[in-house]
Amino acid sequence: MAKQVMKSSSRKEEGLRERKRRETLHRIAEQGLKLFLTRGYDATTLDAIAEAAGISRRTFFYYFKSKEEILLAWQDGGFSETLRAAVLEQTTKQSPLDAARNGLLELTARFPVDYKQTKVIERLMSANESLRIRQQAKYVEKEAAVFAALSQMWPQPHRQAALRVVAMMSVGALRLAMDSWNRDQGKRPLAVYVKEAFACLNREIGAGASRKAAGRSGE
Amino acid sequence: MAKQVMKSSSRKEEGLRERKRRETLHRIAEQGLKLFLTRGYDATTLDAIAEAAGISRRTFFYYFKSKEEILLAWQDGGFSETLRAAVLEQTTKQSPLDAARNGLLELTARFPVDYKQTKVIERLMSANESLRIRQQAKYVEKEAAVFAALSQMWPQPHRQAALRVVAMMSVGALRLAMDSWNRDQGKRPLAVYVKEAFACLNREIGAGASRKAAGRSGE
DNA sequence: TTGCAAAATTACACTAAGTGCAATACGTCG
DNA sequence: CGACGTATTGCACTTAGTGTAATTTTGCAA
Repeated sequence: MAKQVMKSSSRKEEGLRERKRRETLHRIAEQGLKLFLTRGYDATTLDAIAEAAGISRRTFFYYFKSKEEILLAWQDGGFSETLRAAVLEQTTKQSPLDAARNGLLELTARFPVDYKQTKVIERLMSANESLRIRQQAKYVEKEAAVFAALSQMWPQPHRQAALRVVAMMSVGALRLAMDSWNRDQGKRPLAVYVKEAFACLNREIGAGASRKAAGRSGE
Repeated sequence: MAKQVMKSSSRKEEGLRERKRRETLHRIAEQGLKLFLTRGYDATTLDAIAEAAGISRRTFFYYFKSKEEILLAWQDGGFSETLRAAVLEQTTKQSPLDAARNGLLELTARFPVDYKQTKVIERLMSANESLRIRQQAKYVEKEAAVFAALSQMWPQPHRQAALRVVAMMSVGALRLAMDSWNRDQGKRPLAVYVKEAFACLNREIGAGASRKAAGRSGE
């Protein structure tokens, strides 16, 4: 009863309203996932989810923009933001590619992703066309996040194109790493695959003794 | 009036049925695009498209799996297949990356993509969330096509991981090239941007004097 | 406590994509 | 012609998602 002095300007107190909101959000996500796992994604209607979560169908859309978002929220809890921060923490003494690589590596090493948790989502997503596609789109977001970080670290305009390439390669490596990780059923920690992918990347570029333009198609 | 002798057994004669089918398909795509351009994608209903194409709504789904497919058909007319073929035509004397690069380069150089044509589709696609996402997914297809070609050229199992990386980088380069091309309003031919992207790629890897693992996080 | 404003929740009605089904029209070929 | 398979259609139905307006809940201050 003594805290109402600072009212809305207090920064970290979240209040009852926000707590309820978070609870409801979580309940929807929880029940949604549960239903997806038992009945399958397509066979689960929003009506069913709403009922299981104890809300009306209309209210669902107050919390999620679409049915797909339930799974996306599970799969990718603001990873792009974290990624951006991880890259930004790197020193600019190294090359942009190394900065991206090490940021990615530290992130995956520090928060070892639980395979069993991931696998469940993975299975659901890969069984559905539009979900698979949405999943891919998330990598574009990640790429943008990495590029944003790199661009902040090396703001020179003439470097931007190169940084885009670096972001593309880094996130591409992450994607391939996750593919391998999934193919291996999560045998080894994700970070290992990331490291491998980057090593492979370095190897493949230097290789072939093709410094300038190889083949025909000269300019 | 004298050509109906050879009927169906002749390999390339397509007959009335097939011709009608192709015509209808084209008519739907044509009218669909026209309506999208005038009224906008979302505001154009399938009823409107069907009516404009002189078919029933139900018949539309006999030709296209979804509304989105109309635009996808315009944008990407079996490009993945062509890409795969172009890479396969390359010699295995060069490195996989160079093979992918040169295949891509020859393809974009030989069939110079008309910017004005592309731009129209581009604008429509980028104005719509789900279309943008579907567009991204097309790159995954392309990546698979390049990988398939490379994998056929270098079938050794221990190389597959590297080939995936190469496919990822190559198609990534293509994507960035198309982005630049769009950003530049198609000033220079697409092939130029592709070449630049690959050059950038080579440059960024060698750079930084970071041969092995830079930064901390080393093993 | 009361009252007010904003946020949350809901009901209702509506649009539009996409599917299943069964009937009908049409092209192909014997 | 006549039969077979493909194309076309109408109809009914499901479901995601939106607009709107009414209603309830919550935060806060007088």
